[in-house]
Amino acid sequence: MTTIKEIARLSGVSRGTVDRVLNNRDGVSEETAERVRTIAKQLGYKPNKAGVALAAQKNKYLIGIIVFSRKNPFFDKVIEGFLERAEELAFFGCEVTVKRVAYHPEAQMSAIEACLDEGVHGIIITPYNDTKVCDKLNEIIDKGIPVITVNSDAENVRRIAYVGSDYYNSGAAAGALMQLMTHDKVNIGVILGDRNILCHSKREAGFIDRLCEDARFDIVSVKENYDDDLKSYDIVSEMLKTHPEINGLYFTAAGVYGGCKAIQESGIGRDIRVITHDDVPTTIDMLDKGIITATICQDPMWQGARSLELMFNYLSSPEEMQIRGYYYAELNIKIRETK
Amino acid sequence: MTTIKEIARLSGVSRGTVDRVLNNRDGVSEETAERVRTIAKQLGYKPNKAGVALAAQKNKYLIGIIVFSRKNPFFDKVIEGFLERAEELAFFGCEVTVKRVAYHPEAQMSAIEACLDEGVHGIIITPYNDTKVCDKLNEIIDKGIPVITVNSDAENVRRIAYVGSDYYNSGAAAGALMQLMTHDKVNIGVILGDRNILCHSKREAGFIDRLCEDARFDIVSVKENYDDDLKSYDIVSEMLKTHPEINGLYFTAAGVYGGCKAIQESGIGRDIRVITHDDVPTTIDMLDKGIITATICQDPMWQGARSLELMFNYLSSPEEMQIRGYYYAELNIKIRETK
DNA sequence: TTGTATGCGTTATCAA
DNA sequence: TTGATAACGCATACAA
Repeated sequence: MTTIKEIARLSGVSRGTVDRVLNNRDGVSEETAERVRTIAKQLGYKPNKAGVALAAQKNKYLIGIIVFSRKNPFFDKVIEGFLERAEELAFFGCEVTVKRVAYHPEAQMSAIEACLDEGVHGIIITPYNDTKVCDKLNEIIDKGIPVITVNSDAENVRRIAYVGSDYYNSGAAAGALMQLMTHDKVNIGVILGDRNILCHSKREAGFIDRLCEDARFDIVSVKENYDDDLKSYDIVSEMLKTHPEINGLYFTAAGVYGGCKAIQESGIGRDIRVITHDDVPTTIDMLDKGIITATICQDPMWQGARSLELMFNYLSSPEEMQIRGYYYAELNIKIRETK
Repeated sequence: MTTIKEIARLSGVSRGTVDRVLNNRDGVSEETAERVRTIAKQLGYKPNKAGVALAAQKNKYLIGIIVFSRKNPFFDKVIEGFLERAEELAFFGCEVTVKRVAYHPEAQMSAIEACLDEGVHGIIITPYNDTKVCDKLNEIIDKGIPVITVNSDAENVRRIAYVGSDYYNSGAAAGALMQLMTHDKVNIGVILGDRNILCHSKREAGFIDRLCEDARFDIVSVKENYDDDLKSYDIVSEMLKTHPEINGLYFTAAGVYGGCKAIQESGIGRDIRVITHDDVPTTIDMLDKGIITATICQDPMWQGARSLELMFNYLSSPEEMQIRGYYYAELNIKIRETK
């Protein structure tokens, strides 16, 4: 392993000078700089990470993370991903502060304020789609605090990147799965989360666009459950009663457990294919019980880990980072036997 | 962050003594040791990784990795996993030497020898199931060199762990998927890799056990392709000709591309569900073309990363490691829309 | 423009 | 049984 010391010795200058050259600081004559660069390249110099880490220990970057509350267990896994990567990055001077807040613009606003008070250098957020929140985000971005959206994006916010799933595609995948797992005539009921949530309506579009092309399918009912299990229970009960012909159900978002309870009760004796998203514990339970046929997952741990990594890299060396606007999670289909 | 220095100051001893206590070296009076331990626990001391790394830089552990040759692209991803984790562990003194060898006992034997010559401290291997290889492995294990099997296990080898997929389960999952994606009467053809490979026959068993319970299914033909694309092409062509009733195919292992070529030619006009394993580029291609219905993946990158991590932890602190015998990969179903 | 000195946290060596 | 000190590779403040 070549070290700075070694390069200094071979090029006949001091370690300080080598450091200046290698880190593009000024105050070095072009002549010596050139010599040092040549030698460094010859030896294939790579900075030693442990050395860098040790020298940079004084917590350079604090990153604020804002996701939804503990009531939504999906984010448990996202946070696991954050924390796993945070531990790794800790010795490069990365610290995180995690806020889980209610699904409300106000709650998000004050979480953002709290982050600013703590002096964060960047914010990773699952934004509520509300103009006030979006304006606030653009405001802090203008102040020089970069923002990354995770799991759900926000339109017109100048975030440096979005990390999460491609919702239209995941809806289309659900549609394709429904095609593969059914035959003959299929009457579909769709249970949305909330039409005002960008990502939910994209899934709906992907699913419906896919099945529209196929004469086997009829979408006979579409309802919103507002991600609420109780509401979901009522809606699905009602739906199954009003439409005895329904033999396929698609849940675009949360409220899966309540809906499945309804299927257990009102769907007795009917053979209904049920496709959902994500694998929170209650969904796994319903997969086990045979109520859910398949669920499409979006690697929540990866979303947390990747977004933190991106933010940290962006903060520590923005110039040598080419960042894309979108980082899409892999989709992962699970059935009872692969859960 | 509490440091050794801090603990030393508070307990009124030197850093050296604290180090001795915390690392269970002897030469410290029980009295002071106890005091230091108490204070360390109070402060919640955690060794600083960057510090440990820097001090331990002199490549303590060399780990040999032996997997199958470049002809089998599945292992490309496994190796990616190895290298990714290797880079992380590099600054804790982990070095790896990777050998990709032919699917032969002799090739494996000499790869093992080569590793020993290089002075490896542990070996991670996808073993060929052959008594000579197994004996050799037990021999080096007796010499004190731990072995971990990855992707495929070996019976009667005293390896510390197996990291890979649960083949019986993945076969059963393939069976379940076949059930979900078909209706009415289904006549199945099964294309095995090689019956002598433990994992292949386990998949076969899982698949068949699953479908035996279901009167809808008949297994009408089972053939071996010895993981060879040309042989696979011939077998599938023949199979489709002899059994015009076949409408479901299951490939337990490699040779998928050759088999799919045969389906493209001999299966014209027939609606055949095809289920395979893994997502090597040629398989993705056939998924795209609509020949393969679904493929069940086994997270090859994870297999590489996890096995290396296990081995390194075992080497660096065997006493404080409780190791399980089996580490199973998550299964991940892919269809064209989620590839 | 360049060189020197110091510190980051841990481990290891030598001295007491 | 303990303490003092050097070393690991890098960054940086300060001196020349």
